[in-house]
Amino acid sequence: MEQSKALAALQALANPQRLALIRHLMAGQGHAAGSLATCLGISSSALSFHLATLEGAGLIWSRREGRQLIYSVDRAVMGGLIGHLLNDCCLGDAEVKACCMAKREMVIPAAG
Amino acid sequence: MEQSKALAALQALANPQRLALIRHLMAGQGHAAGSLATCLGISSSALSFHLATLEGAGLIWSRREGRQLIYSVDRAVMGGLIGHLLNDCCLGDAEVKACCMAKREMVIPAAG
DNA sequence: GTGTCATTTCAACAAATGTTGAATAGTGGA
DNA sequence: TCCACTATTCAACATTTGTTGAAATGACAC
Repeated sequence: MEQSKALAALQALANPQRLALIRHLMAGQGHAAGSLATCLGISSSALSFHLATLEGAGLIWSRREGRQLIYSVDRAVMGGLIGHLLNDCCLGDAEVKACCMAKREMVIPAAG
Repeated sequence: MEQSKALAALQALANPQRLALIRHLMAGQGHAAGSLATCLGISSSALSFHLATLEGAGLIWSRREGRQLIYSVDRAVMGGLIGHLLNDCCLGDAEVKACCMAKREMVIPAAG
């Protein structure tokens, strides 16, 4: 991923509402704008602003279904951004990779 | 990584100067503030502002060596952020993972 | 102590970002 | 055509972010 695209994607993600939007959109295959506004509890115009920001950064896209606009995450772009952070910004650093792959669950070894 | 810490880290990274700083700092085991200002071509006070932002987000830390302050990346935090994006924001999505792990170099198979 | 180097802090300002509510546009049903 | 529904756009405003240059701090050498 290009440097300037990665920067735009980071700026788009660096906001609590937009991060919440991405998380909502990652679950499922698309959500109507209206349902997202309800989920996040923000005004429709604020939602529109945030969706436009994410769409401008290439992180999401939309299709019309009747009266509704259905938004979805572009998973390739999300992956590209994370890959850019890992490989270009962190130069593929082994310690960074190890920390990012680390399991969150503690595995308790069986006794005996 | 906590949601609020990840957000602070994203906000810190969402700036061209600071992204460049991280890239410089990932190479090597620490850089003096002065050398970073020279590399990026920004004023010392602007540099201080960006370093403080990155430090506040936990992405870097500093130690004093004589008159100089030596800054280093906290690789565990960088890894934690990337892990958060991958696992919490993208819910561990397989397609995102695949795109972020994808090799950038095209491997040309040997003929014959 | 005095001077110098490396860096941060501060106040002022400019620019970008985000919110609000009203107005507008596109879609479909009666 | 008229109305209701869904969503975006716009202007105004408040807030946050980033830059600048001057002043202050902290560490060292003399």
